[in-house]
Amino acid sequence: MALSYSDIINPSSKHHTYSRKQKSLGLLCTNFLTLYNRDDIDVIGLDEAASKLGVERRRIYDIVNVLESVGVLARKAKNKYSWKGFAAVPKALQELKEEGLRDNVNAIDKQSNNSAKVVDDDEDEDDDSDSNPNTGSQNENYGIIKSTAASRADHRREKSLGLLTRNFVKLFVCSNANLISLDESAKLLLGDGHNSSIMRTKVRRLYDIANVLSSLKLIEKTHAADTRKPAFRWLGLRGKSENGSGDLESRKRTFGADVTNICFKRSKLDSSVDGDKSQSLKMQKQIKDEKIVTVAERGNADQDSQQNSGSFQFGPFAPVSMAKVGNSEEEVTQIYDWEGLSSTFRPQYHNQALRDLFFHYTEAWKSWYTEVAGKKPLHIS
DNA sequence: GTCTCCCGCCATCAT
DNA sequence: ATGATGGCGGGAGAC
Repeated sequence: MALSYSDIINPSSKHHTYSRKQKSLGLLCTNFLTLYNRDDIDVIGLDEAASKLGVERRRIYDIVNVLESVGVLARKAKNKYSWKGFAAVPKALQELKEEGLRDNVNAIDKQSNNSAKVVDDDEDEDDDSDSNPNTGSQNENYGIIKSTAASRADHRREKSLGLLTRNFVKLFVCSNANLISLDESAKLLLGDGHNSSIMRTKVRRLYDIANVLSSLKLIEKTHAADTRKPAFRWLGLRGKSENGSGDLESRKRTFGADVTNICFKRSKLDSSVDGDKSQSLKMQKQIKDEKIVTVAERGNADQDSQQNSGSFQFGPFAPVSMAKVGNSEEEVTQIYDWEGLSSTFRPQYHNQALRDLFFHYTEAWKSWYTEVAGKKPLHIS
């Protein structure tokens, strides 16, 4: 049910009715990136972005928080973000990885020094009288940020989309997990002692995050091979176009691929955007015309940090200043590097459940690797 | 039906 | 006080 290009060019022909695809966060993010992924961009004003993209501010906050978490943007002042671009992503991912692994080690140390009170900082967050009792068990010790909840501000921050994004990304970069189901990521990020309402809310947030990260080609949305459960596959710096055509998700609701955000509201009249439609259509055409070229570097921490190497690409929005490089052979070569990395960076879970889960992920990865790369699985465990 | 996730209310923070 | 930020969950479109 993907819209054709002619639909985009002439949206009025078919879209008199509301279509939520046209309003998706992923698409909005795509447009945002199209608008700002340029060398001459330095500072981005949120109001300006909102009006140019024809959306309300609130949506810009959603995007900006996720983009900031992966280094594409940095908050500069009220209403202002500086554009760091995709070149900053490898460093941001590397930092997340280091942070995650460091926290992992700290958690283990802490536990070994405190044998009588195992991971009792799980309760830290619960001592706020109005806190949510279900967030307390989250994060365990595999490197996900866990603040001390010293203040209400911290408490609020703990729930932020930005932090959730960082933690979500850490799930991938701190392990070699390549495919994580929605269920599992929700449980990992929120803890298992949840009630369904809290879980539902957080899953909504995961969708939000996933849509933006998909737009960045850092992940792709897919399904677990066995269960068909929704799942996220980490593309990371690899994020190459599969089959070279970029249509890997065409059969499903896609993220940031085909239409403009600027159109119909679900339940209220859209008052602001007529003047922006042509601009948005131009952006769409530009998106279509871009080549999607990315290079595999997944799992290679050293290469991750080499942001100036010029050897990576991000989805359809390669930094203007960067040469496009990449071929499948290079990808295969780099994929082999996983093996060494798996031993170097494998998280040391002291929690049996997490160990089991990690084992599950590595198995899933092996399975995927075997299928996609046509190779024998690496002996990761 | 369930799955997705847009939307905007409104609490909280910053100025 | 006012504007900026963003958590949150209702509810509707997509499947």
